[in-house]
Amino acid sequence: MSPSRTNGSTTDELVETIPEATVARLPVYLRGLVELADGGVATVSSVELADLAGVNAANVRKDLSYLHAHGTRGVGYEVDHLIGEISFVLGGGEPSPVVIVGIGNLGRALSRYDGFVAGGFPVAGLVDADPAVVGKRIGGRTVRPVEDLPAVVAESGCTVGIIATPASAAQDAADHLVAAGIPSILNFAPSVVQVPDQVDLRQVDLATELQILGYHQHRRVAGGASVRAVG
Amino acid sequence: MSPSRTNGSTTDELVETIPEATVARLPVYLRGLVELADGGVATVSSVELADLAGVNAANVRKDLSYLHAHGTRGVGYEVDHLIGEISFVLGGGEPSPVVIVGIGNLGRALSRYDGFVAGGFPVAGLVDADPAVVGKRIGGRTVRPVEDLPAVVAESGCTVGIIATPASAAQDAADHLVAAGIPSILNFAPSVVQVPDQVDLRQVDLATELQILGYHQHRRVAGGASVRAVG
DNA sequence: GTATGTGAATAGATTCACAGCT
DNA sequence: AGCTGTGAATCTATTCACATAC
Repeated sequence: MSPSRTNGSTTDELVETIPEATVARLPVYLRGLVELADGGVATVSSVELADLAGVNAANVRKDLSYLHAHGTRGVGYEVDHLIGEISFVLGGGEPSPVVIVGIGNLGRALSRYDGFVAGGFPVAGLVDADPAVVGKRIGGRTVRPVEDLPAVVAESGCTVGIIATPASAAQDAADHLVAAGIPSILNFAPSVVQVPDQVDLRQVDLATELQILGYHQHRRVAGGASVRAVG
Repeated sequence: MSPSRTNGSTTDELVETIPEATVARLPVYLRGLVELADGGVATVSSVELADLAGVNAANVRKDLSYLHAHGTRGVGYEVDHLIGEISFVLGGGEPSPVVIVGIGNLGRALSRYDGFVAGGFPVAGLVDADPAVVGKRIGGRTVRPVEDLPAVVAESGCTVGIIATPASAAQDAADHLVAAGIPSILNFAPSVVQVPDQVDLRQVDLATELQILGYHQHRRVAGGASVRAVG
């Protein structure tokens, strides 16, 4: 599900490795834990955390064991400590500023999305290839030309790029981000883009998500009969 | 990865079943195939399609075998035929109108997002719980109060609900959608919501995606040493 | 008694490798 | 010769079940 992975060199396995499926759940645990902490809760059991995250309790325990985040038998896990461990694993506590490429409807919405700032991903740059968009101000930031990407990255220290262009411009956007030295890219455009192995790329595809829902819905309504009628 | 699955009754297995991982790739194949068809290409090999989709060729062949979409040995698959098969599996060709709950930045952007219409998911309703937002017109549609959901669903025939509220309102939004009889929900709010078993729920979590990127980035930069320094 | 930590069992997905068809 | 279709092997993930610790 994560399209490109860093290709493991021979010495790689010395670094403690966490399964991809576990990494994908850690942010969900973190959210639940922060809520608990805000509510003044000091310890949490794997069953409670599993409930909050919507997963199996054994799964939670195994996931946390990869972090070496030990709990206390008969008691549970210390909420604050867990928050620290997970935050550290997910980026070392440092905020990672992001630059958004493509300031259309979606790009504008993303640039104002509070969840990014709260999660430690402040929007630090906006760029677009369209001269009609360049120069506009969105939420206190000026849209700059995509050619300025290296400068924007240098000034703001962005380490994450978000592609919010139409599909036809996505590969171009990715090329620009890679050329500017961005190591992590989140692609919202509905298109497969190619990046070098050392760049980490994730895809968020809204239409695809709806189509997956469509499959289940079709199955439920149509059942087996009409499916067979086609083959 | 798909949070809630319809609980399989005893007779369920008579219906031909397609692995979840395959279903998630079908929309990507479909996109590639439509591009090929637009370019006048009549047949495609598993290797070519795999390239377009960014996956392994054997994977493509196995995926297509679940659809009973047979190719011709020595030649490949017929593009038009494949498009028909995949479209049918992903919702039977019928468009599924969607209703968006929560018309903030994200909801507005989604309501204007072209990819939905193109993919067969026209936006047919907008609702919000905030009286200050209700009544506004967005792209030719009027935002209606969330209490009107049953009426909106009845009038427009919506079968998919999109939650674009803040996290704190997400469970409420889900409850409203379920009460209105919506069977498929896509949740953009950063929060785990509970729905009955028969409702299909998928989560799209922007901040989570960034945090996953953060994990890989941190690993790459920090390496093993500083990880160990904490334990 | 209660909840963790983890080996073993199970389930699911990917990839290989090659027989079989055109 | 070229490409599909698929069993077998492999890898990854989830869940169970229980010994272990508080």
